[in-house]
Amino acid sequence: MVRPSASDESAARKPNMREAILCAAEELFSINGFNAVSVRDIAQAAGANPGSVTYHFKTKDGLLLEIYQRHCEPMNRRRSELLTEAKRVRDVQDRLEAIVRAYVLPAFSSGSDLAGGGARFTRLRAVMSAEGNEVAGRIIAQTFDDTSHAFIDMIHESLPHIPRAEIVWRSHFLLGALYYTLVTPERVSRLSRGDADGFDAAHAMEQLVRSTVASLQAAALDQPDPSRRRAVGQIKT
Amino acid sequence: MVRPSASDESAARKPNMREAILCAAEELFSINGFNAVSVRDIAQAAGANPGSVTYHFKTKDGLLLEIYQRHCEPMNRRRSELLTEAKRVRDVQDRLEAIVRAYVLPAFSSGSDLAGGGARFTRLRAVMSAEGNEVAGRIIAQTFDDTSHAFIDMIHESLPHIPRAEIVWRSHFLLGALYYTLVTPERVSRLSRGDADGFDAAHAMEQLVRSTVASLQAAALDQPDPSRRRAVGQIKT
DNA sequence: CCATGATTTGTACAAATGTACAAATCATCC
DNA sequence: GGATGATTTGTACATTTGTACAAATCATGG
Repeated sequence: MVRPSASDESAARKPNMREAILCAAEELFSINGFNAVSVRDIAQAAGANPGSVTYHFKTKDGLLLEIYQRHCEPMNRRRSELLTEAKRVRDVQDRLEAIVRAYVLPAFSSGSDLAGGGARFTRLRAVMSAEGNEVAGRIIAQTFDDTSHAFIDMIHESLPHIPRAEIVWRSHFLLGALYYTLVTPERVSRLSRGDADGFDAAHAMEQLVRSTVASLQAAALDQPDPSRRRAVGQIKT
Repeated sequence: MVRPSASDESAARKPNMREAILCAAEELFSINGFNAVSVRDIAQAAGANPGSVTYHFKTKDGLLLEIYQRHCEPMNRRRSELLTEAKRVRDVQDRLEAIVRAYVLPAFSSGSDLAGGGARFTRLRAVMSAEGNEVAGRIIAQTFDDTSHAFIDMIHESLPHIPRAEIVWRSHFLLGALYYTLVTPERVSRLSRGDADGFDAAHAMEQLVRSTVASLQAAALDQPDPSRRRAVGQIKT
């Protein structure tokens, strides 16, 4: 029984054009980049008039800003929750895996109810990062760095013998791998000749977690590699 | 729009204008992306007239095409050479490292005499990939897939117990990490609070090689993880 | 039913874009 | 020195761009 009089529940029912524009812009930006998409493209995809975009978001940059502000907070909160859970895991290896999962999972599927999940927004971040978008760069640095530091510090606690700087490198590689997987999934399908599905986000995440946990545990660069012990011969550097 | 900084005067007395245009375009595209750079930006950076760009390369796409054709062949040849050398390495771990190095090294510093090295071109590829550039995508698929397959197959020979599809995933992550490192090196410096220099390409490469070799040796997803027996990194032949 | 504020529409405009092309300049060989 | 072909220059043009703004439409409370 729908009661039209109640003004409280109006949020879900309205065909909100503002939302449609945000959604269309997110989709188009994440595929084609910021510069290749015009305001008219967005308006058309959202079934709106170009003027509406100006009305709701003032400028094209403002639209991008709104997209970021919409996603950043929920995504980081979800990461913090998972990170706190991961902290309680006893076994070192299990804990490492939980930490990495806490970082990666919200990037693939957002914990919020925003349609399309976090994967699209993460792909958007990847593209903006590659394009050197200033608006995005500013937000990212001031919004994600805290989470990144928490993530790095927590790994460092689990792997105290590895210099923090090297953990930074490896977690940087993780983010790059994550971005690239979302940007060009078809390459995985192609190179595996169909044996792997690059578009299978869940499987991609499992592969990424497994791969990253292993790389994190590698010996530090300035330390001798323990696994080399069996090869008593020469060691090239 | 493009940042007015950079080195505009570098090509003041260039005898070969075609080369100067190529070089300027490569630089600008790799920083700002394809769509954000106008033909006039390129011409100004090269100290040329906008009409010259049309004369030498017909269209903007033609210019990008020429950049790719200029770099792809030398880079892949260098990779093949290094891969052939890597094949002769006896020790499995050393061979893996040599293979990864053969893949990564030409991407950081091109073996050819082209000024600026391969890093700039690799960053260009990263940005074009993120933007979903069609011209670039077509060339990449038909030029680099052979090398990628050779790379993957060679790793698979050294790690026969890991399904080829999983090696595809991991080498895909490698490329993503490589791209991202070249795209946003300042993030490494920032997150490491100065302990690491993201712009130090040589060191980045060492970190990437170490990290990747470890991730490649991780147990496959459908297999039980041997490292859970607490013995770190000990792998029997 | 009308008043009022929020939204949507249509249109306009200056700036920037890729490309075309004729004229001007240059290099090189007879 | 003059001819010839390659290159550079300057300019023009049709589109597309982001944004502005007045008019039209809508929603809603009195």
